[in-house]
Amino acid sequence: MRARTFTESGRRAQIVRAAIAVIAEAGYAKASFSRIAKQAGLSSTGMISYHFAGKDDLLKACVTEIEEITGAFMQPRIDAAVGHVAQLRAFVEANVELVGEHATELRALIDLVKNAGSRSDAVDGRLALFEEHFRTGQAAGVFGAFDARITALALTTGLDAVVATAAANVPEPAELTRIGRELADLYVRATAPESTGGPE
Amino acid sequence: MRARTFTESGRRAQIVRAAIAVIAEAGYAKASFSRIAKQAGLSSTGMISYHFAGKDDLLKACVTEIEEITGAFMQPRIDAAVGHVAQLRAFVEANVELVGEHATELRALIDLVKNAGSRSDAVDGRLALFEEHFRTGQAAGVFGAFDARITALALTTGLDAVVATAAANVPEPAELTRIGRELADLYVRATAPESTGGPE
Amino acid sequence: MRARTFTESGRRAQIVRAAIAVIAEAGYAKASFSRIAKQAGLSSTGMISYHFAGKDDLLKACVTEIEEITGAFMQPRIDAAVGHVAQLRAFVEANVELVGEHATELRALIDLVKNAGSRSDAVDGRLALFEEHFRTGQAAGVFGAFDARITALALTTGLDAVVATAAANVPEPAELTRIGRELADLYVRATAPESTGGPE
Amino acid sequence: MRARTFTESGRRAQIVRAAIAVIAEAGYAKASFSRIAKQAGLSSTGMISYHFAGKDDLLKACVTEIEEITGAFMQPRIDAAVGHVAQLRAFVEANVELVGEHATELRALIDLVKNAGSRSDAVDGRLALFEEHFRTGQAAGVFGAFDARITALALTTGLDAVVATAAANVPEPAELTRIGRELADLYVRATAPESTGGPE
DNA sequence: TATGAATGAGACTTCATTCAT
DNA sequence: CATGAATGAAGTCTCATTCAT
Repeated sequence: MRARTFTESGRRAQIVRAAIAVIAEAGYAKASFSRIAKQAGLSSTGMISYHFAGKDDLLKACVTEIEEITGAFMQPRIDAAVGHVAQLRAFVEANVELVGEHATELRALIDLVKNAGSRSDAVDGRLALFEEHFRTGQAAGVFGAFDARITALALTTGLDAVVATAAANVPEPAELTRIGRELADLYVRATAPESTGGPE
Repeated sequence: MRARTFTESGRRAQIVRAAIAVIAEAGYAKASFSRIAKQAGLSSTGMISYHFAGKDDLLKACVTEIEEITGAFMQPRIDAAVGHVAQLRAFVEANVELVGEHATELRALIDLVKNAGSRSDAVDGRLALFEEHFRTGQAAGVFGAFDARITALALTTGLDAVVATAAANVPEPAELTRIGRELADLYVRATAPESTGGPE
Repeated sequence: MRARTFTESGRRAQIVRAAIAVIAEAGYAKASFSRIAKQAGLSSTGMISYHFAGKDDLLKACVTEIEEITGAFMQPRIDAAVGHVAQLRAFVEANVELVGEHATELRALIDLVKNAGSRSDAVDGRLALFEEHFRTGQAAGVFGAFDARITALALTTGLDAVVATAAANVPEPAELTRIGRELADLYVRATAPESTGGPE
Repeated sequence: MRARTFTESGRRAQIVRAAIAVIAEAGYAKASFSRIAKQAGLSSTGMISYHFAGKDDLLKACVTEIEEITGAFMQPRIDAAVGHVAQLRAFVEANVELVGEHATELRALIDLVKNAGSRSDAVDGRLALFEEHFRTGQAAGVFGAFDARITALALTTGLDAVVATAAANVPEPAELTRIGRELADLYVRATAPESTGGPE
C-alpha cells in the first residue's frame, strides 16, 4: 500500500503520486501532462487540468505531498536530539536515512526544487532554519564564529547533493547509515568552535 | 571584444555566446533556438542547426566554452598554491572570486549542469579531482580520515550553491572576497585532521 | 427576488438568468457552461446538461426569457400609441427607455442575436413586423414610398446599435429619454411621405 | 486572379485570404487555425503561428487587407461626389455596390467587426467620420438639427446590416443598385433639414 | 554560408457532454 | 435532482529540425 497523507485523497492524490513518479524517473523537464496522465492511468490530460488549476498547482501539490512524507519521517528524529550539535547531526542523518524509504520522492523533490524558479518556500524555509539554528548555537557557544548564512547555504545544498546521489542508486541500509554518519561528522567538524585543536 | 577561446571561431562561437547569455538571463528551460537566434542576431534558427548537430551539441559547446573561460581564470591561482590545503583554499576562493568577472557564464554553467541529466563530464571531472585531491592529502596526513567521495560531493555542490547565489546578485568585490574566505575556512575546517594538525 | 416569467421555474430559470448575466458581462464567446454554472452557484456543469438539451437549447431559452421581459415592458407602450407613425415612435422610444431597466438583458440579447448564425426567429419576427407595419402604413398614406424591407432592416439594426451602445454604458434617465426621442425623430423623418406632410 | 494589395505577399497573404474565406463561410466563431490552415492548403497550424504573432495578429491583418480592398473601391467614388449630401449618398451606394465584387470580404469584415471586442479602430474611425461629416454639414446648413452621434451610429450600423444581408445572398447587379439608391434616399431623407429643403 | 519556409510533434488548456452514484 | 468525475476533441502556441534556394 502506498503512503497517503491526509491532505490528498482520491484521484487528486493519484495524480500527485503519478507526477512524483514521472519526475523522479524522467526528470522535471520531461514531466509533461501526457506522461503524468499515462502514469496515472488517465485517458487524457484534461483530467489533470480538471483537478489542478495548472501545472504550477500540480507541482506545488507534489512538493507539499513530499514534504509531508519527509517531515513525518525526519521531524521526530530531529526533535529527539538534544542540543544544537546533536540536532544538526540528527537532521543530516535522518535526511540520508530517508533515502532508504522514499528514494523516489526525494529524487523528485530535489528535481522540483532545482527547477523551482522562484516558488521555493520550502528551500528558503530550510535555509532560514539552518541559519537561525547556527546563530543560536553560536550564541550558546557550541558553534564557531563562521558566517551563518553562507554556511547554511553550503551545507544544505551539499546535503541535497549527497541525498540525490544516494537516491539515484540506493545503497544498502548499512552503507546509507555510514554515509549519513560521515556527512554529519563532516558538518559537525565544519561548524565546531575553534578552541584548541586548530591546526595550520 | 569578447574573449574567444581557440576551440570556437566565427559564427559558431557567436552562437555559443548567445546561448550562454540566454541561459543566464532566461534560464535553461526558456533557452530555445528561437531565443538564441534572436540574441545572436540571426534571422533564423536554421543556422544553429547548421552549425550544431543538435541541441545537446550546442549545450555541450556552451559548457566547454565556459569551462575554458573559468579554467583560464582559476587554474593559475590553483597552481600558485602550494600544498593540499592551500590548493583547496585557492580553488574555493578563485571560484567565488570568478563571480566578479564572469557572473553570466557562471549562472549559465550552473543552470546547464543542473539540467544535465547524465552527460556531465565536467562535474564528474571536478568531483573526481576533489576526491583524488582528498585522498592524496589524506595519505600525506594533511586531511582527516573522512570519506573522500562523500566529502568531495558535498563540498563541490555546496560551493556551486554559494557561487550561484552570489552570481544571481553580484555583491561588491570586497564582499565577494570575504565570502570566498569564509567558505574556504569552512572547508578547511571540515577537512582538517582530528587532533594534532599536521601541516604541510 | 428577480422577476420570473411564467415559462420558466426553479433551477431551469436560475440557469437561464445566470447565463444571461454571464453573456452580458463576459460576452457570448466566453459564456461557457463552466462560467454559467459558477454564476448560478452550481458546483457542476452537469446540471445544465440535465436541464437543457444542449447549448443551443439554453441559448434559445435565454432569448425567450429576455423577449418576455422586454415584451412585457414594450408591448403596452406600443399598444397605447395610435396610428402607424406614433407606434413606430413608441417602439423606438420604448426600446431605448428599456435600457434603464434591463440593460443586462439587452446587452445579452444583442450579443445572442449577433452570434445567432441562422436560428434568429426573434429578429426575423421583428423585421417582418416592421416591414408589415411599413407596408400598411404606406397603404394608409402615412409613410413614404420607400422599400419596406430594406428600410425595416436598416432601421431595426440601427436601433439595436443605439440600444447596445446605451446599454454598455447606461446614461442618466433624462439622457436616455432624449436619445429615444432623437432616434424616433430620425426614423419618423426617414419614413415620412415626400411632400405634403400626411397627418394621422 | 485574386486581388492582392501591396501590403501582403506570399504565404502571409495566402493565409490572410484563407482566413477571410473561412470567416465568410463558417463564421468568426468557427474560424480556427485548423480550418484556416486546411483552407490555405497548409499541413499544420504551426505555419500560421510562424507567420503571425497570434490569432489577434491574423485577424487584424484580415481587417487591414479587407479595408484596403474596400477603400480602393469606395474612396474614388466618395471623392468624386461634391457636397455633404452627395458624399453621404456616394458612401452608401458605393458600399452596397461593393457587395457585387467583394461579397466574401464584406461578410468576413462585418463578422470580424461584430466580434472585435475592443480593437475596432476601423469602425470607430468610420463612426467618427460620419459624425464629423454630419456636424460640418449641419454647420453648412445642408443637414438638419439632429444629434450627430446618435444618427451616425444608427445609420452606419443600419448600412452594415443591409450590406451583410445582401452579401449573404448576392442579388443581381441591377437590384444591388436599386438597394443602394433606396438606402441612400432613406438616409438623405433622415438627415435633411426640417422645412424648406435646401439642396446643395 | 545563410535564409526563410515548412513540418510534425507535443505542450497546456478549455470545452460540451455523459454517467455512476 | 444533484454531484463530481471522466472523456475526447479541439483550441492556440512553441519547439527542434529539415530543406530548397
